Amino acid sequence: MKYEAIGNDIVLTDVKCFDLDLCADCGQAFRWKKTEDGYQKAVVRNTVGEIIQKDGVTVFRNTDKETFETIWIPYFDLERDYENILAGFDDRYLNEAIKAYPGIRILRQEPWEAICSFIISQNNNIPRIKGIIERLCTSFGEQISEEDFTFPSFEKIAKLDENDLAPLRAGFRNKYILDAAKKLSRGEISLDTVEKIPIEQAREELMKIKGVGKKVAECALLYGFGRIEAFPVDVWVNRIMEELYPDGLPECTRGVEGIAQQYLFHWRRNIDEKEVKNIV
DNA sequence: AACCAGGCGCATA
DNA sequence: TATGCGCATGGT
Repeated sequence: MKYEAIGNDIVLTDVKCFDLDLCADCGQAFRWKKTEDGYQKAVVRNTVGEIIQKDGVTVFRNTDKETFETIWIPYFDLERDYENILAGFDDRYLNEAIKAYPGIRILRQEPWEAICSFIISQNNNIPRIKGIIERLCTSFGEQISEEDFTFPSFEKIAKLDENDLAPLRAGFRNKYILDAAKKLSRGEISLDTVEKIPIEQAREELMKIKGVGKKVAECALLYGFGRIEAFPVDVWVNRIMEELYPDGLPECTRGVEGIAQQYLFHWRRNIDEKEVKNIV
């Protein structure tokens, strides 16, 4: 990885295995939007990201080295050697998925945002998840520019009630969002603790929240806490497991199951049923 | 017009 | 431990 400041931009080169559009839109983060001039735009933490990628060069608009290093390197997991990890996947289906959608990386989002987003994701579809989260942010986030809002803090959400959340149209998930915000706000669950403890205990901690079961906990750990060994099984991954891995994941994914999962998930979501039959 | 969506809580056995 | 049902909402 090389990067340099040019004017108000940071220009990133020489990163292997990094497809911005795929990262932004493969179902792990829900706030990225493509602007008319081709930039991917989202608020991450308190920072507006406007990023464009062409011919292996990635330009982060209107930022500086410090922001790049503190926000964007961790967010896009840029220090991790994905090329090496993927090369270790000695498996036919994984190789198909990687060939079809190269350049997916696991985004390290804010823990609370990941927990809340994947509570919203349950029994829901991605376009609707995005809509609910957008309304959540514009309603209760901090406005940091004309059109940009942060993801609202759990402290802020903890002060609300179900009526306040009704306009989000999140349905039965509203009470789960409130329970999560309140438990975090009261300190019944500590994000710092969850970050440090072994993954089995971290799962249990997160599942104290109503509306957080195995799958949501796993997503929070993978996308919010950088636990790349977490392995969320949703309906799509479940199909994959039944169709392709009846005896479980191949050994080569050990320790990086979450990365394998993301490739398989996106691949399976984007192939039609006939194609599946051909592969099996 | 049923069926489904990056599931979970709860009741029942 | 395992299964089955209801749940809010909106898209296909």
